[in-house]
Amino acid sequence: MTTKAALTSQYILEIVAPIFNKNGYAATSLSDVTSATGLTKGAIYGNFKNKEDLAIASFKFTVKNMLKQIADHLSKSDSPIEKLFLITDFYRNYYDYSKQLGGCPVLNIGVDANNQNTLLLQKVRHVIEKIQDQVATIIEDGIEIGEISSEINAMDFAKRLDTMIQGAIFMTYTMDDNFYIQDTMNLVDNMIIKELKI
Amino acid sequence: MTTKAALTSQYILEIVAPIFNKNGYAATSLSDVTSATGLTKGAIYGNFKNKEDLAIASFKFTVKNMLKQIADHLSKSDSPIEKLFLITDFYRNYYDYSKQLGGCPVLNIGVDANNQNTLLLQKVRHVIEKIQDQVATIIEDGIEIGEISSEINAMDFAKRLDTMIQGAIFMTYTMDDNFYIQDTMNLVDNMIIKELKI
DNA sequence: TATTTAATATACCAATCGGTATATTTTTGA
DNA sequence: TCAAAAATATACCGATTGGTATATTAAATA
Repeated sequence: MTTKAALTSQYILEIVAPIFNKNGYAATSLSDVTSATGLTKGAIYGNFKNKEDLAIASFKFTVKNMLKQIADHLSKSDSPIEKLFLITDFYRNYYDYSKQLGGCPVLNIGVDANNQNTLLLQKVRHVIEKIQDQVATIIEDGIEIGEISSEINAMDFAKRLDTMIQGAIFMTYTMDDNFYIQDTMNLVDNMIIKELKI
Repeated sequence: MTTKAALTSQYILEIVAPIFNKNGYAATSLSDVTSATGLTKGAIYGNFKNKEDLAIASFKFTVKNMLKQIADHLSKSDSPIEKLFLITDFYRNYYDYSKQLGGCPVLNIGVDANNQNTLLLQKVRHVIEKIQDQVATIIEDGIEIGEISSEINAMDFAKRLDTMIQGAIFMTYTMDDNFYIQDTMNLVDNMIIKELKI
């Protein structure tokens, strides 16, 4: 199944995904794509239906990378409460890490696609829901084994965590200042200790 | 000084500012501008140097509107601690209010301009710094008159507040769900009560 | 190795891009 | 009211846009 085209598609995404992530859909032209890859339109359109198809594949490619990175990091502990601390731990290095992706795909494409591209926006929403579900599940697991207070609404806390992280990412990128992520992760850790930990 | 051109400039900004805010710089074309205003390129370029100049003026126009709205709201009380609650109160209605602006200018242009337009990014950063300075000043005033605990670092708290608000705005817009702003403003109110109020 | 098939390159399309020079209209002030 | 000035409309520019049809090359298969 490793045909030439499959390898080319993979190569194109590796090169192009960060560009779409950084520039957004409208600000990325096909000439950007061809000059960055060194390929011609024939190769691009042989592997992707059109620009939108390439942009969606690029978003999926970047998100897949990011979610794998998170999953790998969370596998370092089996304890739900420790997994929550591993989330904040992951985001403490997120600024450096995400730069190679062209920024945070959820933030960038979320803002870019709003009122612009319905399909892309749907993908972003799906990723956000998926992440929140995973966090909520960790919290529920923690409640089940008695590590986390049963007082807490798991999904509400997951959304709160996600909101704060996205705010911190936006501020850190816009101001080019890591303070926001570091300070916010400290704040989240405190919330976990005070509101969740038994 | 109310020349014809000044009125036209004002009219153009009223129409165009929400479009730039919603679509971003690259995704807004001059034909978008002319068709929305009903004017021709002659009128546009007679009043603005180029597309970038128009985009920057549009951002300033939107931010001016927003900052005036906040200032008006904060004038409802002279008490620093009450002013802080008025901030969260303002953002509880922000989703509906900001829709007429084409969304949150700080979030939209902040993400859009990053790695794209240095001048616009500078303007966004300046607005963020200005807002944070204002909040920090309110907190410092509160400390001075003994309404707010002197334990707190005013600027750190201001940045924290700003980060949470921007995260909430991003989530509410991307998910089209007001929960995020409402829940975050409740959380901020609790933080004000627990950490600031004497 | 020869032939078929898959993949990529080339050349081209109409439409649109931001921007400008000039013509025309509208406003202003004497 | 009429000329000067300001403001707007028109017509055009080269460059670039996303996309496609076809030619060429590379890879797979027999």
